Amino acid sequence: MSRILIIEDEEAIADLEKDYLELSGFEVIIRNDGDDGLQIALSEEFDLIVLDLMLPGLDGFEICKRIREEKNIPIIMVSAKKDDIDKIRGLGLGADDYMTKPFSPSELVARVKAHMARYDRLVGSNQKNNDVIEIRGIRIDKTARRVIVDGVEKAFTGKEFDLLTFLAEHPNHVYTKEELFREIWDMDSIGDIATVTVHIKKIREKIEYDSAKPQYIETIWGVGYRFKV
Amino acid sequence: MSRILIIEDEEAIADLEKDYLELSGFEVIIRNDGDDGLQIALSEEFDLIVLDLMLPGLDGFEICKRIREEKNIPIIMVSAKKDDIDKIRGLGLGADDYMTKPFSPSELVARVKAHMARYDRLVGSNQKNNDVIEIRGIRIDKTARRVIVDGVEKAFTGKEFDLLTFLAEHPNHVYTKEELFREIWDMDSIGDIATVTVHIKKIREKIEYDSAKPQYIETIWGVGYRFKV
DNA sequence: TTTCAATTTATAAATTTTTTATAGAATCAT
DNA sequence: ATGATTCTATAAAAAATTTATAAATTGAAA
Repeated sequence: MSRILIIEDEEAIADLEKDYLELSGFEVIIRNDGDDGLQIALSEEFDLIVLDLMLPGLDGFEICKRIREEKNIPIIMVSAKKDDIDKIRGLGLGADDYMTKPFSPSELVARVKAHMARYDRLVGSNQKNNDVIEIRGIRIDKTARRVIVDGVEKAFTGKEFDLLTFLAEHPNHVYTKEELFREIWDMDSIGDIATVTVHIKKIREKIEYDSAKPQYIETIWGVGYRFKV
Repeated sequence: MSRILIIEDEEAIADLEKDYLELSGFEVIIRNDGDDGLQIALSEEFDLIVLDLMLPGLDGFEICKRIREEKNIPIIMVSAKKDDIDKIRGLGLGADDYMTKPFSPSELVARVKAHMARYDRLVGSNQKNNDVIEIRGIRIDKTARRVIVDGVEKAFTGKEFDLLTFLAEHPNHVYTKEELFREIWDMDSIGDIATVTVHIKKIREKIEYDSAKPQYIETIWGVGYRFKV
């Protein structure tokens, strides 16, 4: 479940926001002044922060700046004054969105959802879910060691799976056969680089529609291979 | 330099936006209808898209959806009707921002900058080993071994890529053909210097607008070549 | 200044070399 | 004994190099 931090001194507003967000399935924590807000924002993990500009203690400007120095999570800044919004926008503090009070709670919910979806889209896909890699029509389940191509499971042998997984985990990066060999095979194993070529061929037979025109694993002539994304 | 695509049928507005964005150092491409806009958005590389909702051809909804299926770049949606903005926000098409016409061009510039900064913050940071050389319209991605000229990827062979990269990494420095040969080819390989000339020609065919009047790789008569910056 | 030869670079095409794809045999491990 | 892995030989593809010729530039002589 996603956790949201609301830093807002007007308790009635904070509670209203909390109610709506909880109805949408979020876990909500409220802090009523700037110092407490910053402290918990830095010490605990949240997925999004709703930050009022006018606060007792540290103000919203400062809190936003300090959070940004350490974290990339989405911040929605809220203010009663339209002028302040324009001002902070210009400051480039790194807030992700700005709302002018009063606003409807459902608009807040919509924006929260949109920001979390974007964050997942940009960061979550690359950084988090380490057990399942999904690129275009291919799904690689690392813990189950299964590969599903356009909905059909294909049988992969050990080395084939390791090689495909390594390439897919580093999309677009070109690796030489030597690098791939060192990466997948035992460091000290003295073997022929040609085995990499053969494994690439085997993988292509399973994932490519036309092995002669590979859509996934591209040959970089004179260099090596890369997983195209 | 960052490239921005504006998909907008009112030419006066598009031109105004373009002027302001160019003053801020962006490269701007305009398309006046939905079909052209989607086509170029998918086939070339941009850093951000400003997308009008009401368009001849495909409408903004559809374009946004289709771009999102393939790319994560920031999209700012623009509409004359406040109601439409609320509507698309609810649809969750994956746009990154929404602006209601009329808006000031400087507000657009501010938002563009903010979105690009965030995109870099989120994506640029986790895509490590991001060594990219960027000079005027040319982007060279060393790990992916890809070259993008004015937003269009060009296929480079091994030696061509190495030679271009070396020159671009040492802009303005004049190298003789002998020096380039020693640098790119194996030290001891005894070969004809003429192959350098031929490779320069091949590279120029791919990056120069007019190969007879090269803008990037300049011939220094009687001496060698240099990458002009 | 003009002209012409010498030199250098550009270009296109032919040739050679290098690299990869592929199939099948041999080997290895379970 | 079976299937995975590695090795080998050959075919195919791609790139690098060479060669021949054209075009451009320079410098010297008329």
